[in-house]
Amino acid sequence: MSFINNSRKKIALVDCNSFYVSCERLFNPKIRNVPVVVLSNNDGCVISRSTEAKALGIKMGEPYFKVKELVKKNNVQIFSSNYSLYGDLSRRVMRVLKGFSDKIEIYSIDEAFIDLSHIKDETTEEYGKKIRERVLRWTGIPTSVGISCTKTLSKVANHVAKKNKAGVIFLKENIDEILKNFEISDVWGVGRQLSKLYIKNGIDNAYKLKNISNTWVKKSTNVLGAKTVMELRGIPCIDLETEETKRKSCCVSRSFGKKVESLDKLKESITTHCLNAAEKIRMDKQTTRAVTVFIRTSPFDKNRKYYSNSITIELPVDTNNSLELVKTAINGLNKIYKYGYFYQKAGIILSKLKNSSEKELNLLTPILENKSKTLMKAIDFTNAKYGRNAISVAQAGINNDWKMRREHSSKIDTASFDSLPKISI
DNA sequence: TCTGGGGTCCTAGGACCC
DNA sequence: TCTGGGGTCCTAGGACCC
Repeated sequence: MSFINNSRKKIALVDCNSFYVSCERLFNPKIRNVPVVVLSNNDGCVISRSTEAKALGIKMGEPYFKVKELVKKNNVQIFSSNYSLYGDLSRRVMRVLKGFSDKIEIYSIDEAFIDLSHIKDETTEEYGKKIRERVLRWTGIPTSVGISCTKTLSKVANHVAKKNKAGVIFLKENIDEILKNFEISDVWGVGRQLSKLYIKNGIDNAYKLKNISNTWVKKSTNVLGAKTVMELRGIPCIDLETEETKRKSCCVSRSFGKKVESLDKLKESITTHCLNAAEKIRMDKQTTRAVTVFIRTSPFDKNRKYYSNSITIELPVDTNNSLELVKTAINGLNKIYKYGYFYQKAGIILSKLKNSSEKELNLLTPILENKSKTLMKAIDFTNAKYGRNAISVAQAGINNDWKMRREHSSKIDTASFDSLPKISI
């Protein structure tokens, strides 16, 4: 057993400001100082807002149709999401951050935790500023940096840094004062349900949560609830995960651009999603052992009856063969499809993923595998070269009128020279 | 008319076994 | 017809995150 001096531990959370909006702004200087909003797939909800858009009262996650008027009146710039652009810029930001420490956890597309325990207290804030400056200079993306002794507290610090002009907070002293003004629902790990529970018991800010009894929190919540409380006290319970791990499941799902009634159309979408999921796990050199198919009608439509169902089918052997997976998925779909409903969303989950090197021996494996491997490789290669779905299966359909809406796409492709900003002199 | 998508982890409860 | 106790493993569903 080792004794660690917790007070010396130092974790920074670097978080990109309004990340998707910042990405769009990078290629379009005209939208730098005006309200901008990025919409989710299908142009459904607001998922990224510039400060100007936030000031107008546009909320995170709000359905687009509800703010359409506000958007028009204030000339808010609207963008459909462009994930390949955001993913590419994310990788650039992370590459810069890796230059500051090997001990880094890429937590999401726009955030990373970095271990800064080796930096002296006196220079920590300066170091945070250096991180911000370099990321901005090298990638053009603005960030905020929160530093403290646990992940949960560095999240708190980051939250405060977002509102502070310098964009950096090292939270070491006066922690309690900040926690007293920190809303319970903003604490990392406290979602809707826990908020409700805490508020019902008079715990409405982070300071009160920090000071509740261990027995109460363990009894009323679970181990994660207890960990959050410990972390607010400055005792690290959630480790930095510096190893890149492969995913354990892979989900591809979409809402339809317009509601779908027919089994044939559902088959097309499930086939398309399944092909994409299969390609993803092949890219990661993984195989799957179980396929889940799910379909559902809109939970918001009060005039029609709601139907949601899913089925999981175990495969006899681990595979990443597209054709086999599609066949299995369609079998599943046939079992859960019900006539007479207006479907809003369909999807597929591949689970029990394994490294494709972890082979299970089976009599037929060698013969089948060689054939399928060659075919899958050919498909992946062709699609990479000539665009996604250049080769597909017939069942995926060609005129997919159920496909999602993307009416406001910036169509920026960082792999294409056409997207480079032009300078006129 | 129009409400995203993709993950992880935890727990309760059932199945099964001795 | 009566009918124990304890352990493990698995899964579905829920809660959380961005």
